[in-house]
Amino acid sequence: MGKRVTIKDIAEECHVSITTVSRILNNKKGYCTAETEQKVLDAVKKANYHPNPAARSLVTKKTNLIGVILPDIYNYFFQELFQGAEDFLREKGYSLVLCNTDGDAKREREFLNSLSQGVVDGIIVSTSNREDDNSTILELAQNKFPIITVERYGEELKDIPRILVANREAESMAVHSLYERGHRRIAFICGPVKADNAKRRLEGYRLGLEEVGIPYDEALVCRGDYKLDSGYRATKELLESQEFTALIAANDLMAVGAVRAIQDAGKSVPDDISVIGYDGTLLAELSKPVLGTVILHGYDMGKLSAENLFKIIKGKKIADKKVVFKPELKLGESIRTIQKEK
Amino acid sequence: MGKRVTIKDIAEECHVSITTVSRILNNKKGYCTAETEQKVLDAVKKANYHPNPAARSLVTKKTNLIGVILPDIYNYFFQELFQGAEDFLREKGYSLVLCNTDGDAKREREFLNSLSQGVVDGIIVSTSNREDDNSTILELAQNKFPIITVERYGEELKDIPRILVANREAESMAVHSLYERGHRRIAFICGPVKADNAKRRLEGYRLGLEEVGIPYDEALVCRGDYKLDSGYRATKELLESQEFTALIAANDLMAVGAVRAIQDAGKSVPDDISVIGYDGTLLAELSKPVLGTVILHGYDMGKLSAENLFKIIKGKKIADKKVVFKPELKLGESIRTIQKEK
DNA sequence: CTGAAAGCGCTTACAG
DNA sequence: CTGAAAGCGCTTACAG
Repeated sequence: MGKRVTIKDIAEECHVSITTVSRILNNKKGYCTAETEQKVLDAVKKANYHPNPAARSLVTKKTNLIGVILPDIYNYFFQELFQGAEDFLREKGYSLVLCNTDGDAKREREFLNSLSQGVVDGIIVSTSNREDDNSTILELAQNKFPIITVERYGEELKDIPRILVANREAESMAVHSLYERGHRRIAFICGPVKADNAKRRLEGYRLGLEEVGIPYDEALVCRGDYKLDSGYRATKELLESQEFTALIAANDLMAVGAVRAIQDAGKSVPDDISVIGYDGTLLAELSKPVLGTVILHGYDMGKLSAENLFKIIKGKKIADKKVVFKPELKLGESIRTIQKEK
Repeated sequence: MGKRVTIKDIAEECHVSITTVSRILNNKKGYCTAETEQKVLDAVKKANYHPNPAARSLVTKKTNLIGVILPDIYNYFFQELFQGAEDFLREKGYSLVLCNTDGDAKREREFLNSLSQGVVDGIIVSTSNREDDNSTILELAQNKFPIITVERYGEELKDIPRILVANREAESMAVHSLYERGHRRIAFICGPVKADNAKRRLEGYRLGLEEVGIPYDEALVCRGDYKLDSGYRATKELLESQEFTALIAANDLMAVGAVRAIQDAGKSVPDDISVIGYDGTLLAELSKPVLGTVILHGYDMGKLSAENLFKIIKGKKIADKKVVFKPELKLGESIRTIQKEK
């Protein structure tokens, strides 16, 4: 870059002190005449002057940067989350530092540590779907560093502002919905053991069964890993050994795999087997048949996490330390009514 | 946050000057005994001391932040681009500031202006698929601000480091491939008028036809907007008025729309009509039939743009100001051989 | 309404 | 091998 214009240059140009320029730039009202103000503003514009963020930051202890730590940028939910946060925070003058952990707890810890040491003013950190380690988050929060977690579990986080998804309710709702359409044999493909939300979705499935009075049958449950292939394989296995008219997968990707397996076995979705996914991704919408799924409202979650983080930074109280988003069941073309319940 | 530990605290703790601490932290060798070094390093670790980035930045004029300006975070190509850049730059100690323009030229200009004023050390800016305005980029580059463009066109950018995709070659390759499989009536769905790469892909289609000796027939070309629906509608129109055995869509999303339209018209892909997309997205891979597509190597492009940007920042020469990536045609299940060419 | 001066927490010539 | 001091470009009490 060429020689930078500094506040001193502007001050000299306008024959005022740098104090005055600084005040005008920071919208401190009532300190000077409108003339002076206009003169300075003109000079600033003419010189295309922008205050040096580092210098400003050194004094104010604010960077106007927010860190967003995610495990997977290829995942639609996290893209929505990011976008919701960005849309809110950009308005407030923040830029976002996006950090991709790839589900690696060590890398997550590094990001948390480095970002919190003066790089950003606050952090939004989401779940990893693998092994989470909440100790660093806890430490930061105890040091009053503004941080908010999204879809992250653990008793130790109870005092930390967080935003969650009602995973149990959602899957229970899916079971209810299938039950009402006459389904009694409902299979379930769950996510990886290590993922907290996978556990919760499975619990929701069991809860739903219990509520409608269907006994839980372990043989109808298969383990997956949130990837397409695992959904395919699990469904294939299920088809070989079990009878069922509906299947719930703990995410959309596995649901697509399930649909494939069903079709490859010469059966139809939804004529022979109804399928419901989870996440409400574009994938579900673009599937053929359009996949029934659970919509998570990632965008709104991102927006709210940004709003709450912003409040924390500004020293305001947030309404609820813990906000649980209720997902929405979206019926697609992949669900068939066998028989209306009377 | 609690009271921050500063370099002064460490210096006092170790009974050395802050100069010495600074030098050790910055790996300036040969300035002190191994003992002193160890003593300081221990204190740093014990206090969990991290130098204040703003203070450091104020002196060094470096922020260790890189801006990445993209039009659409939901687009797989840009996700790959980002990831490639992040993987390289994280290694070098940088964090990435991700800015989403949503294709808005005004917002892009704002990001370019604000980021370049001391927020980041360099910028990777990609195409918008809508209206691009290269003037700000040009200005920054002229002021020696490290910037690199990806898949962005315009004669005025000729002296600016950039990374491109051989769009023409790719589509011409697609035509060749279909031709070799016996196809003679090949339809094309192009992208939006304003997108430079859409124009190039169309040119590639025409070029390919010319090369294999098929006359260009305007009636076989329909305008889309890179969205699924436009692919669906365009294909529906084509099916109603034209005879063709193959169709190329300028991106995967429109290709999926095309497949839908073909199937909804009671025809089969690839038995009746072969389809080739563009972008090599997961969508193509997850489609049924698996979509033949053009793989863009977004990850490698992101990595190289990061590498080159890094070199520019370090004042090194980059090998080529302009690098053109050759896409790869990936045959899926959506392409049928009508008749082998002799 | 305005400004001189201190200070934010570092790095880096410069001197020894 | 080590340190005192200047200076990076701002903001903000403090004084007028």
